[in-house]
Amino acid sequence: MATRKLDSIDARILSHLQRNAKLTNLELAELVNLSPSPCLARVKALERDGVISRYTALVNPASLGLNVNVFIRVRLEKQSREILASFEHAIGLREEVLDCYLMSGEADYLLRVVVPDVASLEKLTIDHLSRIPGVANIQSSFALKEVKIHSPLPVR
Amino acid sequence: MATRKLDSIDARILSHLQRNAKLTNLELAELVNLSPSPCLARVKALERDGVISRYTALVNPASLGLNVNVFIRVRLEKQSREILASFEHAIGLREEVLDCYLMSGEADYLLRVVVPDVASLEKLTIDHLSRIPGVANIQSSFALKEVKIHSPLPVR
DNA sequence: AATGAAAGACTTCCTTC
DNA sequence: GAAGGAAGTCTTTCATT
Repeated sequence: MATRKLDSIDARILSHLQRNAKLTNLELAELVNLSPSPCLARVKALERDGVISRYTALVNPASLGLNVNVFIRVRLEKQSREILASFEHAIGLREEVLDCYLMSGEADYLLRVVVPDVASLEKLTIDHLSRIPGVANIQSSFALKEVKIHSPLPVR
Repeated sequence: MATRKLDSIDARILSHLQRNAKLTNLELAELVNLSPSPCLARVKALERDGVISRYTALVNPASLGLNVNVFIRVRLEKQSREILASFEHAIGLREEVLDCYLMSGEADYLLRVVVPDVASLEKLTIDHLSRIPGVANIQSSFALKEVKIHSPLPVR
């Protein structure tokens, strides 16, 4: 990923679009003190260069009945390439797993999972996660409250 | 948060808009087999009812030089209302903290932090986090790899 | 690189079914 | 609720500076 040079106008564009991707190009141009066409050209360049990876609608999980937000730490028996690859593949298939990171330290994975209720979590853990080859240990922690969420990346 | 009744068309709308919020209303209408006006009316209703909370541009942290992604667990000495409130307020002021959850168990907080380098993480931990009143313990774990990230909520 | 103007496309509202 | 049509606005491109 080439680190593109971003000037202060690009930074302001990114800051605004993270907060509100529905800004029209006219509004955005005004916010960053540019006329519409150079503003659009910059946005397109940021998209083309992968600085902006995509645009998404943030959906409230509770409105879908997804009331349980859990972080799950998974430890593997060993970290062979095959075990890691098969674990990551299995995780890719599970829609409840919204985020998954390979972590330093005990070479764990950290998952963030959203499910309707605790029963669904149990089912996920017992029927699916624990059956993935090489999984040694699974620990769940519940998020009780979202203090801060989807905060925009600091763009300076 | 009133759990609005979502039919299968709403579900399809949400599914598409999570994947690509830049779909035009015309494209979206076609995808969900509706004509543009009822499609727009549904999207507006989903926004009004808070099912869609906002639209955001996802920005690649590496392109901003933000190469270190860390999860930080914070344990407090005690969980008095004042301590919790002041901690949450302090976290709200720190732009490097993208997400923060109050967790079950040892009544910890779990933070996700993005910074340019390890030095910045040390500075954040020592100069800021550890100085917040009531903070007893801070543990950092580095994300080595993003296996899955910003996956859309499963909408059924 | 930025500006300004023009063509085409999209959004949005209103009426009808 | 959904469809169709009309008006206004925005996007996008291009010639100009």
